[in-house]
Amino acid sequence: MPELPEVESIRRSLVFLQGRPLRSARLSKLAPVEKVSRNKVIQTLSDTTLHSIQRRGKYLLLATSRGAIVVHLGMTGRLSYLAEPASQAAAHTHLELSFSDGTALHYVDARRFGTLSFTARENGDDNPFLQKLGLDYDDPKLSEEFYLEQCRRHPGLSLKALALHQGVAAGLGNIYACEALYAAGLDPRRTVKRTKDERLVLFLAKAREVLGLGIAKGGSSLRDYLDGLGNRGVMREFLQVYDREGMSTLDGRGRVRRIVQNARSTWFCPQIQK
DNA sequence: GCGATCCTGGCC
DNA sequence: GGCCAGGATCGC
Repeated sequence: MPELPEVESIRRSLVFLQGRPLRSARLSKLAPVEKVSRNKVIQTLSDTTLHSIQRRGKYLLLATSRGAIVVHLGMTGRLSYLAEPASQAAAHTHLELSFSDGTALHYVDARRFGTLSFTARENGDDNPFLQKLGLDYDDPKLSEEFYLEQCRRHPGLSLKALALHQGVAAGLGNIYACEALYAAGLDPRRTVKRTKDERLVLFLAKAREVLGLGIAKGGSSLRDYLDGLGNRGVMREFLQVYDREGMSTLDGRGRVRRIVQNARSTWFCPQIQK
């Protein structure tokens, strides 16, 4: 579900929890814990303090003095703050963090496409998921030159597949990939090797723009997404092509078509995107 | 590089 | 009942 703007909006909605004392952590039977023991997850988050909440790509890191739990929200994952002590847990709650003051933070994921894993290190290079991530789109260290280098390692990919590749650069998902390709005027079916440097660099700039707007609008609430306090984002009202098959682009410059690439829908405007 | 696969739920 | 969904890993 959530892409960089949604995950960043969740992070921002929860920064007030930094420094709050943690009492205990509980996992559900079906909790999607990967590459680490359930005990490690619980120990990391019990009888300590939640030092920080950070984001890397679409991952959130819940850090304590013992390391960090790395949360991926998959398609339907949510982090939800409960201000009322002893609140009822929602269906599909897989991790319950209880703070000493009786408040709680729950990780909820119906489809369980998300993951909970662990890192002991600040940079996350001991975590198999974070290891594979490229630099964030919003990372100033992601220069045009470095981005081009990454692109050229995947000449056979379509631009849509390139956009979704988290190792090239991290943070785009289906919504913002479609939107950034539209903004850059690029046909999602075009391959990397048939795309000039200047057009790839334009895509990078547009991706940054679109993601920035997504953050400013609090993310796109389509079906499931809510931030950590249960608030919706309004980015949906600004999407030019996503989920607009048969309609005009939001700005009225052309008609939107839907195709399927790598088993995922792509919405684009053939008149604008070449 | 691509398709199948992991899951649940909502909508037609 | 079938199709679709803000994702990513895994095998060919």
